[in-house]
Amino acid sequence: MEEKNNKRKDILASARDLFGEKGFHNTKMEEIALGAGVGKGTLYEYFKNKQEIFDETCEEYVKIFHESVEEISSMDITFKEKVILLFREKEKSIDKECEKNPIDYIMSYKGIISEKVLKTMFEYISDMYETMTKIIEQGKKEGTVKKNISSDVIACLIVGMIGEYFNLRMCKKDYVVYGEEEIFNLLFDGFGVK
Amino acid sequence: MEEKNNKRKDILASARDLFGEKGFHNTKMEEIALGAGVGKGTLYEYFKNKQEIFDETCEEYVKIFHESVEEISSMDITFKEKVILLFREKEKSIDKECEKNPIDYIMSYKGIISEKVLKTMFEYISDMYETMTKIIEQGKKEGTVKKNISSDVIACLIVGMIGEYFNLRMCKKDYVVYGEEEIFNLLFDGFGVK
Amino acid sequence: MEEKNNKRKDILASARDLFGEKGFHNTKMEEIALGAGVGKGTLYEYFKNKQEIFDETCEEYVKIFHESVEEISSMDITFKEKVILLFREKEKSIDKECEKNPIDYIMSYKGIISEKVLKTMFEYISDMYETMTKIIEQGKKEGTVKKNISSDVIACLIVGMIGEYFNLRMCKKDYVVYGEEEIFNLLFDGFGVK
Amino acid sequence: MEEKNNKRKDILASARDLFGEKGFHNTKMEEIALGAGVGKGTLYEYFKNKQEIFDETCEEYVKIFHESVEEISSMDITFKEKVILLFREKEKSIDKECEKNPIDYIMSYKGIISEKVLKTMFEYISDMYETMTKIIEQGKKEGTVKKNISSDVIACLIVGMIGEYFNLRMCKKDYVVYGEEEIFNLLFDGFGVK
DNA sequence: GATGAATGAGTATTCATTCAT
DNA sequence: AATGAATGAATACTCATTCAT
Repeated sequence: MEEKNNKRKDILASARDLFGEKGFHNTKMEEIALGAGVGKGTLYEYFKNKQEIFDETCEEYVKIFHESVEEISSMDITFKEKVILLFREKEKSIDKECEKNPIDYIMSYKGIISEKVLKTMFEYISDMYETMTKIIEQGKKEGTVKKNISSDVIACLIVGMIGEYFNLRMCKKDYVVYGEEEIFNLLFDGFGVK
Repeated sequence: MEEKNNKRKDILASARDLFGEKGFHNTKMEEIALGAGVGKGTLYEYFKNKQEIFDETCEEYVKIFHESVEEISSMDITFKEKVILLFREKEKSIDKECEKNPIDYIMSYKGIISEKVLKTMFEYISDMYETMTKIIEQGKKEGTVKKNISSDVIACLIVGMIGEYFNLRMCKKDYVVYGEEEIFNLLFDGFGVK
Repeated sequence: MEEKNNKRKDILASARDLFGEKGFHNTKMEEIALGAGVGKGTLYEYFKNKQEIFDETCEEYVKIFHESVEEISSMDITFKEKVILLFREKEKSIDKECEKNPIDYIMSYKGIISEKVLKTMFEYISDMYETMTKIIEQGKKEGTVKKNISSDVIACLIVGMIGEYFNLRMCKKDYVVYGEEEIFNLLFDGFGVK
Repeated sequence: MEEKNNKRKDILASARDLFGEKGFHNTKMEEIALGAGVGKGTLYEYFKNKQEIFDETCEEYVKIFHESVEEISSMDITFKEKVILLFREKEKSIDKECEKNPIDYIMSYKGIISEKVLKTMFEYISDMYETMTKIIEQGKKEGTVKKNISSDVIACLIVGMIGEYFNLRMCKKDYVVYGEEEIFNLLFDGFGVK
């Protein structure tokens, strides 16, 4: 059973890497098997078919996202420090493979992700936003975040800004890298002149 | 010539719809032909192969994005009004089909988009950011935008916020819709307490 | 009508070249049209389909062979001189395109040449052998050819030797070229020691 | 391994039959599979593509030719007996399927046989002529073949005569069949009157 | 008569899945 | 449980033929 779980995990890890790198249709079952160090037939011992493997990597993808936010949320640090950590977490994920943010991940697999799994994924994302909301509520309690703005919208601002910042960096080669402090200040004070 | 261009356009329109809806690999040439109201062989009169059709829809995708920003940029209205228009433009595009933002569109087709086309697309995105920058410079001139923050980063903030706002709305069914005014204020003033 | 016949001939000439060079299936109707300097549709004004064009080039192919033998046969020269001319004629045909001898031409298109045309071609070849026989009869009359050997078999000897001689030359790069005189002597005297 | 080689051989046998009967382009992969008693996909387990199957049947074709000559050459019989055997061997091959002589086989597939395989085939033919030469040298040693004629040219005479004899027989229905003895005498003594 | 844009039947090839070992 | 040889459904693409101009 121990063994079995290991093989299962190896298969999922191999699949996650390959789907991330080449997409669903360009990833062959044989490659997944090869990457997992098992035979092609073995994949079907642990999963019903290719779709099932894919579905599981999808769920896992958003789950990991959610967990990393959850983890940050539960830390015993200030609101501002948490925002900075979210920023760093995103940076790390890019160095790995998960360049897409969850929603776009879903979008890019429209027609591939099964309805059932999609629902699960949306739930995870909702949960993640819930957690983001908690972080922002902490800021409000600490007195650093305005109380009269919905935490949801603030979450949007933070998540969107962070995501787009890294998007831009990917696109413009000569992009000047800004420090976390400056970005946080922008989020905090806005760009408007009083 | 007129005629010919029409068929070409019909094919591209059909392809754009189908690729958008089902992705590259799940879209069959026969379906594209059917959707365009032409025979299968006709596709190959106008395009070398499936990839070439796809490439062209990709270029067009970012081109349209770029043009809509360009158009807003050139209008004779205030900075704030332009930001609001960007917001509305995004909303319209979602009602159509272009749910993905350009970068994520690219990401989701990693391994499918040809190198050459990818370059073109990145250029369009860079151009779009350039245009965004111009809009922000206008704000600085008008005295409504802080001069000591890089226009690039402000562009990130605006684009990211707008994108993520609609992402969230897609994900959370019970999401309370906020007005443009409130969102603009958030961007303008930040969420921080002075 | 004059015009029409010219176009017909242009098409056949183009087809003959291309079929000879690339075979039936690798020759496209468009190429034939291009080579003949006419539009694709025009081919169908003069021929029912590709097969009909091919059939006609086939008939023509053996017809030309037959005619060249016929021509040599009717010349006012000795038997030996006629054999030498046959040899030279074959050499010329190789420099052109018709590297295959008629029977092998037929063999190589088994399943492509229509039954009806095949019959015609076999008739031409029979006629050609008939003519060869006449040439040999002349030799017998002249007293240079043995009378007690069937002219048919002698025809085989001459045609086969000439054909194979050029086959070998095509295959062996370092092949020493022998003169017509020596080859004729071999045919005439055999290789046996009395 | 045994098994595997059997399937490979089955496929090649099926392909050889079909290519011989219908040519390259008229033979469908499905038919080859059917003839070999395997599934369509299995063809691709043993061969890269249709061309590779074809190439191998081509090589085999000339190889068999070469081997039969080689076998006759190595027998412990007189020169004359060997020539008679060559004649009979050709007759057998016609009853089978190999109606074309090797060079014409090659010619008939111009543009289909790959360059690499063509080279191999020419080598086999060269080898075959080499072997023919050895047979003729034996005749010279035995004192039955004239020493002052190149063995190459004599080989041409023998091969050409034999080939053409059967060509003629195929073409002329009413052809009188001559005995081996008469044909050998013709080769041996020529048709000329001293 | 002449044309070539439009067509779709026909085919090589791929790859997820099965199943005998 | 594990395997990979065997399979055939599915699909991009070609090219002979048609027909409106």
